[in-house]
Amino acid sequence: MNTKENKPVQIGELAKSLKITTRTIRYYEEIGLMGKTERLGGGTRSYNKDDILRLKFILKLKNLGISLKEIEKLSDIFDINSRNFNTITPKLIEILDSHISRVDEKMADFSSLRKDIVAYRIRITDYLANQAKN
Amino acid sequence: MNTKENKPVQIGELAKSLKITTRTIRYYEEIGLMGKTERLGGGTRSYNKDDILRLKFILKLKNLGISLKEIEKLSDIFDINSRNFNTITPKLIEILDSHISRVDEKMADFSSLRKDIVAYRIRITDYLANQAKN
DNA sequence: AAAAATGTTTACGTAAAGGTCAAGAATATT
DNA sequence: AATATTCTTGACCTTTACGTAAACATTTTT
Repeated sequence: MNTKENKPVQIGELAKSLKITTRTIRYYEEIGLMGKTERLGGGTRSYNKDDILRLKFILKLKNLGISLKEIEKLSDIFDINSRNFNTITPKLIEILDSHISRVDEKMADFSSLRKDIVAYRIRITDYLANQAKN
Repeated sequence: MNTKENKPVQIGELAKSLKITTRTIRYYEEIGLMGKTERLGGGTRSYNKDDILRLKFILKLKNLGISLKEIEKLSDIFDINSRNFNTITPKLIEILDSHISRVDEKMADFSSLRKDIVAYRIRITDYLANQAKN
């Protein structure tokens, strides 16, 4: 049973399912982030499974505050499937490694912020407790 | 010995020490993020320890991708030191709690991204290893 | 005292990431 | 066939977070 939904979709449906606007998707294509996708008879854009995966990946990164310009670099990862696999890969691993450590840094930053906030919260509640004792 | 550097500084020095521009500092004041600071004789801005702490906190949040508008809400935390401590505090704890969970969410997101990237990296190196065996 | 550095405000410029028409073509629905 | 949706490409508008320049005041250095 091939229940896997591998059917290509059009821009409107895709946008709705990802809760973004069609403008956003066209914009990503405009700046080269999405690459040219297939077009149907009248010129309508058609998105296949891979295109959708790519878009989802972009949104995931964007959600983490990574700029579209930076995503563009990272996003080349998805062009592996195209030719030049052997020549492209070393650079790719480099990019991946650098991004792994960047993510680690960000996580450390967040962790530190969390501590700050929690500590601050404790200070306040302590203060209030002492106030209560009068 | 009062070696604690509690001496107020001017905008240029402050900017340099935090590696931002004076424009940024003035802008934060412009949008109400920094609050009015003291002015010296000729109108020159003067920043004391508290001002600097506040600015550092702002930069910390900004570095994590939180928008200035959002920071503005959170930043009210620093107005505790002013009066109305008792009335302001419940709201404050609410804000803190909500931000703690937001930070937790972000950290989870990053953690998931990290997994994705690492997994991807492994897939590539494995592929290359198999290629090598020919 | 003159020059250089630092400060002030006001105001326009800019890049990023889309939003929002407009006008027309293609497809789907009734 | 007529209407309604959904698509297309432009083109201009908007917000955020400052950059940059102008014109002037103040402070510091020489």
